[in-house]
Amino acid sequence: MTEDQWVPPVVLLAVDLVILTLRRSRLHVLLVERGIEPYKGALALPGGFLQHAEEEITAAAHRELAEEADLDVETLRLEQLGVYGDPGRDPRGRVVSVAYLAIAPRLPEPTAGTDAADAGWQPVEGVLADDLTLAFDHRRIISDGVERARAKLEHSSLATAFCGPTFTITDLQDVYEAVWGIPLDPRNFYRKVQKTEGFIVPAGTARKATGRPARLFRAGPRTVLYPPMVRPTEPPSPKEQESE
Amino acid sequence: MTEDQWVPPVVLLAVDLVILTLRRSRLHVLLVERGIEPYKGALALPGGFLQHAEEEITAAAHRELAEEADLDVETLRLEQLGVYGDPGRDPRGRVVSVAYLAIAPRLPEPTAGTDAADAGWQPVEGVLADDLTLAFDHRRIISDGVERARAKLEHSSLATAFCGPTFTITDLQDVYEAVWGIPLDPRNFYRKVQKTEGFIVPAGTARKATGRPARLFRAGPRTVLYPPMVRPTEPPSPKEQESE
DNA sequence: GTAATAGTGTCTATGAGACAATATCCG
DNA sequence: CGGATATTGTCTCATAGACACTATTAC
Repeated sequence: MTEDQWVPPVVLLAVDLVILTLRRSRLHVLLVERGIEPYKGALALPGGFLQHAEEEITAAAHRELAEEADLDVETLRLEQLGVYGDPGRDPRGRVVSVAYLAIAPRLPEPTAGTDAADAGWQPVEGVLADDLTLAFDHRRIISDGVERARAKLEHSSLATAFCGPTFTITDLQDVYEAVWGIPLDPRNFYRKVQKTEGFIVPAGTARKATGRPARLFRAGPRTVLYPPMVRPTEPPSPKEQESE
Repeated sequence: MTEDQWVPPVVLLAVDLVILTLRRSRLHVLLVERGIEPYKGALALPGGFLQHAEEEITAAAHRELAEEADLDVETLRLEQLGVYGDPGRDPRGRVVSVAYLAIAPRLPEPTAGTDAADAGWQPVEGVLADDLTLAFDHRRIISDGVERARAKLEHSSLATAFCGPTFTITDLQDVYEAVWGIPLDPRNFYRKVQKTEGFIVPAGTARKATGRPARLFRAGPRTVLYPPMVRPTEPPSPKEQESE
């Protein structure tokens, strides 16, 4: 209560983006190589400082999204993940970062598998498992982002954001299987998604080189899923879990 | 990319606490009256600026919790709600606030209903509905906090945090009914919570002035609930909902 | 036809939701 | 015993999960 003369400390505010997509049925995250110290040369999430004192945090996130990812920014949903502001996470000083989660649609696969814009997409599994050096606390942020995406698939229509404007039910199932990391029964999956009113709506028919053509769908008006898509194999063992 | 000479702007970092509890089967939030400008005299969430440049954000939240609420801080869980940093939310300058959610156990009801420490507990329903002046964007923060609590009741054992160290099943049902704002069937509720392994464990028997004594329980080791406590009456109408 | 993928039908076990009766305390 | 609260039991309907077959295209 003796704060008459006291002045609060100031911090630098940054945004970081966890942009997830699906490639070859694997979950990938967009990473960039840092050009400046600290962590020069290491992989990092796209992001940066607030540009000026009046910039909205969400606006900064959208700006970074447009700058760093050459994607149709309009179609991307952006969701706040949380704040990461431990002192010492950035050697330059007290930097507090607001992390956002974005989902990018499935990109048309380049034939060879490697072009310029391609370099940034890294498989999540490898990024999290390897002793690969990531800048700052970005490994944890990615981990939190993936977990958030997993949870959101259950209760929201987020999965459709992984797909393009139209998609088949098999495409959608691919998303769930990739993000959750488990196989699903196609027959039960068909039943489930079709019964969930407003989740997906028909949008013509797809043609493929082989096999029976699949029906195409678009994302429906419903964004909150009820009943939810339940993720199986939740561990039945009473386990401890702390929240912060 | 021309950021060689450029320096990023700085912001003031604050924490705000949404502390919820149950009083007379109603959800209440802890509010304080602001003693200084801006919004002097208005109700506001407890909170304040980071104390020094090295203080962890979580530590600041815990510190404010201990300062503003005379509760057993050890037993309270704290969870990050999100960041609120719109320019203009604080006339003093660019203030970015990290909001936390805490759940306080049911307090022993003072006989008269009004004592000194009592002044801060305000019924959530009234706070959100009335044209009562709240400082800053705190109405939205409270709203987000309540919604988070509602959601967490389904998948976590958060409800036990509203109760004391021991509680009856009816007590627990009271929590769900108050937070969700809907009545639940006692028989189905009994079945459900007892079947969820590790949610609650027996802890003796309660004595009351009247009626059959109830069995007492403590919170079990399980913090993530599977299967979840499903909240009924989810609107079956395909409604639009935007996430940010 | 054959290959390949898309889509549908059925059975069962489990759990949610609606509903009524019994148990255990105090006085 | 009466009042008051706690607790248990049953029935039904919906659905998750397991499983096998039919449908439609290209060649």
